[in-house]
Amino acid sequence: MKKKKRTSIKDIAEKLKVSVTTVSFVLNGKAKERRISEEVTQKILDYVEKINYKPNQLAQSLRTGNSNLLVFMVEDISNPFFAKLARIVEDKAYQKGYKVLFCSNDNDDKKSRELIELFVERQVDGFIINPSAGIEKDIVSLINQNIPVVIFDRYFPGLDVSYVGIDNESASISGVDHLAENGYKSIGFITIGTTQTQMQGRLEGYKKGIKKYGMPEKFLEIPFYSSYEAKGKSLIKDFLIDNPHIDSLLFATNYLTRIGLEVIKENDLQGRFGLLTFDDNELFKISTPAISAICQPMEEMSATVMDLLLKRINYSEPVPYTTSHIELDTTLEVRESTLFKKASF
Amino acid sequence: MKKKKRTSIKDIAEKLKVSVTTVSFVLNGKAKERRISEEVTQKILDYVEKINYKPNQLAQSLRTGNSNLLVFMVEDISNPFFAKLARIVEDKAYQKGYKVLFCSNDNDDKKSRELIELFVERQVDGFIINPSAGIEKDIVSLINQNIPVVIFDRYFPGLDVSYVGIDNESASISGVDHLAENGYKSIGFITIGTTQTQMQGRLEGYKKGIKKYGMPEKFLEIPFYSSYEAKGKSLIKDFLIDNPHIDSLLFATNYLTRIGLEVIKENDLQGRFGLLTFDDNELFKISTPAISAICQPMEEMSATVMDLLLKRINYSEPVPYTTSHIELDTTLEVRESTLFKKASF
DNA sequence: ACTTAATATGCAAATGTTTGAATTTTAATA
DNA sequence: TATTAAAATTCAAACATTTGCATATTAAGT
Repeated sequence: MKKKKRTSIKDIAEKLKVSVTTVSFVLNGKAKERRISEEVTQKILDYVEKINYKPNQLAQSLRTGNSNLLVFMVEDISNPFFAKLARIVEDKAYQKGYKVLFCSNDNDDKKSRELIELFVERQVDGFIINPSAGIEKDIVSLINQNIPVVIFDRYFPGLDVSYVGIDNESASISGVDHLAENGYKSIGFITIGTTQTQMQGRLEGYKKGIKKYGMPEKFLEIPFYSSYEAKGKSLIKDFLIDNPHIDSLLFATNYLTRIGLEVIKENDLQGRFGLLTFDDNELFKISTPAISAICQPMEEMSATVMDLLLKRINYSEPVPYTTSHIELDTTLEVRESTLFKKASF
Repeated sequence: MKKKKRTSIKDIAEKLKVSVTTVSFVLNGKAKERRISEEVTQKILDYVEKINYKPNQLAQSLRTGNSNLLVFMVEDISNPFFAKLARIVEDKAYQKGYKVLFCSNDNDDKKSRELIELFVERQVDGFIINPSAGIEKDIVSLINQNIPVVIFDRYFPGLDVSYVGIDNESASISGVDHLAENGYKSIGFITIGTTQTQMQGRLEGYKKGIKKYGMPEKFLEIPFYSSYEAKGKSLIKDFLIDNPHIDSLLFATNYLTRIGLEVIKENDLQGRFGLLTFDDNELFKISTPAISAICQPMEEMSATVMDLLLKRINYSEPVPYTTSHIELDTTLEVRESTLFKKASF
């Protein structure tokens, strides 16, 4: 079924008996510069207004090489952390005249690669990527093609590319500090088995924190992030059984917190553990007990990401990638789940 | 900063000393049909493979009129309900070779209109829209331009356009039934003040359900969905104070449930109400008490939406819009929050 | 009246494809 | 050795823009 033919700049030119060029100049605000007479300019503007003409962006992009499209690629757009970021990025981009294509890469290299390739073909103006572990080469390839890219949440050590994240190690340490200060004596850490920097940083921080207090180092690395929720739950359960002395848990990400809480609920362990999680969720505030969280600065993070990306898009000279490895501060949202121990002392 | 020039079909043609046309035919699998010799075909295929050439989608779209892009427009992409749907739609579209542009309209007519216009200019192949109240005309305009569109969650009475949603009235009624069956005697309903069909349906259902049991009709309509969270909370608080006999609450959407739970928690009212919510959230399962929910069939809903849209995109004859007003069944996820009354009897 | 310069506008190429129609090449037939 | 048909390939227009360069018009100065 055919779509109706849309009016083009050519139609306008014919109708007004001027050239396509003239119309184009007027439309692009170059009337003065290109000395189009006030009279003709007004005529064109009026007509365009009247028929509500909008230029075809595809043709524009083809000609100019810019699409005003940005890509925001994350692990899973339905993860509240990413959904929230997506929303903020969307708004910021919109203000600058950009639209955003969201996509989920499932933390899968192949899918990431396909998506990147596909969007490159579409001549998007820039990428914001939450990269899966094995796409370092693809990021490099983007850089070599001079396509602006910013990565966030995790980075590739030794690769000079704009990056925005948090200081995961310090964040973990401050989490351990907080638990220790509230009377917890044995802190378990539940994370995901991956070499990715953000998780390694959190684990390192945990280890350092623990050492400071001379506590036993007890952590669980769950092999796969995705899908195997049931597997994750049984691992957590075993971990808790095997380590009965543990009195508090630090979760490395909100997904783990969710399944951890399920385990606790299903096994009637409520109240037995101090609970602290990375990444906030609006519902943590109203859980019982309300869950304390190490919060990433969502607003600031998206602002910084957009800022770096737009710099890279707009500057005519290459911005050295080396200069932009940015780590933002986290905040600790203290709620009930880490306070009851002290309260009961 | 200039992007590197990408290789085009013309470069290939020159390199292999054949015409652009020939290359195009081979690339589009029309070699046989257009009688390109096996030899030439192979030569082209090999070379294309070797240099990893990918056609410029913009140019393709410009020529063919299709972009393989779909738009998924919702109120707020960071709302878990929409984020989840987005994810499923994304996957389904991806399987069919489409990419999805997500965007949030904030339930604002002006923003909706701007977005629609903008994407029309980009020649997207279809729209999936969660429409704000005042964009009926814009939907009609899409239909008139023969641009495929499917709306969901809410519809415009009297407007023949593909729609997928749930039977909101029945869903509310079954919610009331469930509460009544579990011993609750006075059910309050908290909703949003809007004329939109989904909310009206839920309210209607509540009223009918209540009447069936001869219970008092007590509902609260919160004026604005967006932003005014503080206002919403104080309204809910007042509502609870003014109606001390209420022993259970039915929330019309997950956003309201969230702020309702905040009110309950902040005012130490835990355990006083049976709680039932429209729209599930993974964390409701692990709340204390776990929150019962009226669940929309997310998978089925996105499947149906995609199905209707693709039909409309692919059929060469216009599909009558009249035939496709689809209402799916909800399910009741019974959890602790609606059971304790009975248990305590 | 004749050059000069400023002013106003348009030509045509370029972006990278697709595709109906035309052309060239090859092979078969008379 | 023409003639014809089939096979293989290419031409050129079309999609809707942008933009360097060229041209046409007018006014001013001598």
